[in-house]
Amino acid sequence: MAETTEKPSLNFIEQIIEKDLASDKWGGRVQTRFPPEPNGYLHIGHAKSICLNFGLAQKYNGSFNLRFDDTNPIKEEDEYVEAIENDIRWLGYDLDGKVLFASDYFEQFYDHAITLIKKGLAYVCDLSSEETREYRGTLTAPGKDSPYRNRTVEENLDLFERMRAGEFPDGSKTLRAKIDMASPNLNMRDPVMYRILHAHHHRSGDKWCIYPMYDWAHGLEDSIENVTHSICTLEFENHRPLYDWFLDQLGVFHSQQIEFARLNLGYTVMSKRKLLELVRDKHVRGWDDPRMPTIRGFKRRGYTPSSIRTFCERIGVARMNSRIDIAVLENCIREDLNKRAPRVMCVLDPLKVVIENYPEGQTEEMDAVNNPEDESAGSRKIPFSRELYIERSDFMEDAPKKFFRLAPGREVRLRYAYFVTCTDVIKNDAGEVIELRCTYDPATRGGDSPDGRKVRGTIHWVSAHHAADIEVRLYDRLFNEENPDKTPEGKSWLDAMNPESLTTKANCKLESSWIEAANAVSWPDGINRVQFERTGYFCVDQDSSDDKPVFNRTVTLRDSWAKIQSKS
RNA sequence: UGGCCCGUGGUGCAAUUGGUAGCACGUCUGACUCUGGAUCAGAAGGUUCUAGGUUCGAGCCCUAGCGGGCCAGCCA
Repeated sequence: MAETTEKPSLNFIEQIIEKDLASDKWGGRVQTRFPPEPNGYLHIGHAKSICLNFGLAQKYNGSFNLRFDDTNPIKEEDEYVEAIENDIRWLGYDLDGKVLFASDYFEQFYDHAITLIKKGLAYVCDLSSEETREYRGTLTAPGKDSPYRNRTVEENLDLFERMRAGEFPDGSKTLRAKIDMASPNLNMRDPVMYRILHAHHHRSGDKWCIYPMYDWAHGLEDSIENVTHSICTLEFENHRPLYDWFLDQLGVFHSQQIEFARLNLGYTVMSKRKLLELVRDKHVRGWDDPRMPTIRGFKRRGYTPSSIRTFCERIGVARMNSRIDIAVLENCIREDLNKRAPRVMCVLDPLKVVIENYPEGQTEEMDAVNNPEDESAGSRKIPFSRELYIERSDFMEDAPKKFFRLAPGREVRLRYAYFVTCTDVIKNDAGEVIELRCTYDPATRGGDSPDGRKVRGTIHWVSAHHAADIEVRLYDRLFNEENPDKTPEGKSWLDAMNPESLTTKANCKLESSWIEAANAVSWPDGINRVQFERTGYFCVDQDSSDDKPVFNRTVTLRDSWAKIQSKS
């Protein structure tokens, strides 16, 4: 195995770029861009695109533009442009204050349209939208020419000017490219370039009442910005001939469009329309609901920017439609948080334990390591006393052999504290366990037995009188179907929603040391993340207040006991 | 009885562009462990969609078939 020359396997886009660099196609330049429409929040699929485009520019010493593709005033709002910028910055990409808008190019688009009209390659059409559809033909049948197709250049020029001037009502006229109504590619059947829309634009205001269509505008945006590699998703593949046609006819700088497969993640949806519907109809609490696959959702859930970047690199770039297993993302966040998150003990489902042979009213300070993966994180003191809480699931009355935790007569270690043995089980009238009686071995202080006695289990705990009451929100997949987009006959994708995607635990008990040190732990994005030992990674939610801290579970720890259980 | 694109272990991607397949995640073993975490070591798992063809040699090229995706907004 010769591993001296590790060849850096390139994805297909990198291969194209390196070939272009070798042939000096673009004079050594690499210019990419990310062109969101400001009509919604960014999701993890957009993160893939941002990482790709930004990463390529970085890798090849090129540059990257954030450009808002704001050509439809009806759907676009400033709220979204701010949100998108924030999300991109949070992801860790510095924009250098350079933010571009397609709407700034409207005048140039207009001039180019005039050029096309003069070349006899565009005409004003009076067909209604329904008529336009009828004339377009179908996938298998060719379309037919619009009766307005052969207007003279002079007439077209005049009409187009008057369209801009606002002489005609919405929908009454369009400017269309004159290409080929019989093309097997429907995009080439005289596509609409401009529609009349007397609408207020979030940036250009009321200056325009005609707005360019995507196909007409997009290539020009790329051309104006001298974009070399215009990377978009697969559904634009059929549009490439048109993209090329416009730029060719105009003879302007011709960027190369390259398509890749968009990201699909298991057990969630990624379309803007569906995400919007989830928010609008209150199936989730908002765009930043921790169950949402939006950037803000992941942020609020406790994901780190670097974990998302790692994820985007790990999933690769290709042209095959695929669906990524959510486990890959979870692995990325665990990997990051394992190294960075301070540990703390928190009991999610408290069961009271009384240490019968421990002096009443006594409290001891136990030493606890803050992060075994990071020595510099230091250690802390945690209070131990006679009355404690442990996790209800850490006790079993009839425990199987493989259960290494507490059970009648069994001894376990309370992490960083003592060995305890369960001596009695107290139940209520309904037969439910409400309290445990235990004895402790004073010789095991700190968690080791001088006689060399071993225990299989170590469980977490908190001192009852010292613990803070907190609320914890546990999240699960938003959908029960791996692919909610594929709904069975007569069902809606909403039927696939998981009714248990959010579980709120109102009476959790958190180690008091964390409350005291809370603000000492600072993460660059201001989100406070911790590991609750043995249960998972959590972060402080924005709903938190001093008297009622609220935590979100980012992701569980890998749990081999759960695996053993699910097998039986 | 349309056009374009895609088919490699369970999943996602590689394979020096024609020299008989590698990585990651997942799965399973074992070691270690004061988190049933982390870490470490190892294993299983692929007739590269099918059938032909070209070639000394095909995951890579050609043909046909099968399967999947996208397209009939005055959305992007």
